[in-house]
Amino acid sequence: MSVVIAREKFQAYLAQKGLRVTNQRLAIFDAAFAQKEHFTAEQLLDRARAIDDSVSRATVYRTLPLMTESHILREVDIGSGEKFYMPAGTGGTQVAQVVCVDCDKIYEISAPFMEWYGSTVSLKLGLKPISQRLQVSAHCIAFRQTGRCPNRTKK
Amino acid sequence: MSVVIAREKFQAYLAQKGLRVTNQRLAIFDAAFAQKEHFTAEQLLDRARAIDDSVSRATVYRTLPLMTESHILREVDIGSGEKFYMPAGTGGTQVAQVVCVDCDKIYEISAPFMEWYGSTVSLKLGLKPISQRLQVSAHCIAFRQTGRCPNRTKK
DNA sequence: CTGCCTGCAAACTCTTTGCACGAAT
DNA sequence: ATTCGTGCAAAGAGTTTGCAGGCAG
Repeated sequence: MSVVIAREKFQAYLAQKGLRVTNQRLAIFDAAFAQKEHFTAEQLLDRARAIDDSVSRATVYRTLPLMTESHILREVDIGSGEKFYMPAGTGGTQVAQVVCVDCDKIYEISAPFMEWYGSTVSLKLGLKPISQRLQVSAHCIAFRQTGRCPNRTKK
Repeated sequence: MSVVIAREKFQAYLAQKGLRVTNQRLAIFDAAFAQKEHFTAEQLLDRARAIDDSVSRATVYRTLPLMTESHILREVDIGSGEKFYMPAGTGGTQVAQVVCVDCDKIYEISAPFMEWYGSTVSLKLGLKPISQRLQVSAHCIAFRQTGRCPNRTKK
């Protein structure tokens, strides 16, 4: 999904909800779509402030749900305390994450069967599926070679 | 895995680490293995205190990692702020969770293919797989019928 | 007497919220 | 005017940690 289309989608969502397109929201949007990797709320705040230094932490946290609800951003929870976000691709929710447990780097992989599996399993239980997440934890290449991740920042 | 075997495993783990088998740790162990459903740290504290009222929250939080590291307990993170735990079955990590987004009830389902998938994907990236989690979010039966979960405690 | 264990309370991290001011319609 | 949006600071939830005393080997 291109930035242009995402911006349209976002603005359409805001309009539909009777919400306003403010400078702060746009700054946060632009900051999010300038990222190439996964990012946290805090990182997003920094980037957004570089665009518009009036952006506050509260507004970032209030805007993130708007962006995920409008499906222009995907939330990735790897169970590490903080949540990660990234621009949603065109692939919907059919993405699995492979996480290096040493440096927390997140690789993403298309996994279309997940949707099929989610439906199958849900229906078997009599449930109505909404979404599914598949996450693999692993040691990265560098770890295998040197016993340590180059990116590693953890204790 | 029976309680008896789990207790052996736990004590062996403690011994191997040069840690002591204290009354508090045993109370927490017993409380954990008396549970039929998933439980939180806070719930475990309550149950453990019913067995030995000297158990503190700190000790519960210090003991939980010992029990997961010795593989007698499984940690389940459904991205809801708090973590859930349950006695580990014999199935290893080959279990998927189906979570009702309305009442947070967690269903578990055997999913042996996950392990295969985790390996395949990791190796393709040059990583060494450790574990994998598959989680499906869904609306439960009651929700479909009444628009509301019977267990629902959320706002 | 050395070192692991403990409870308590304070600290910490990430996120949410109440409030009063400000801006858009 | 009315409604929505904002920053700030405080609150909140869940978890971790420093400390001084206790208990075990």
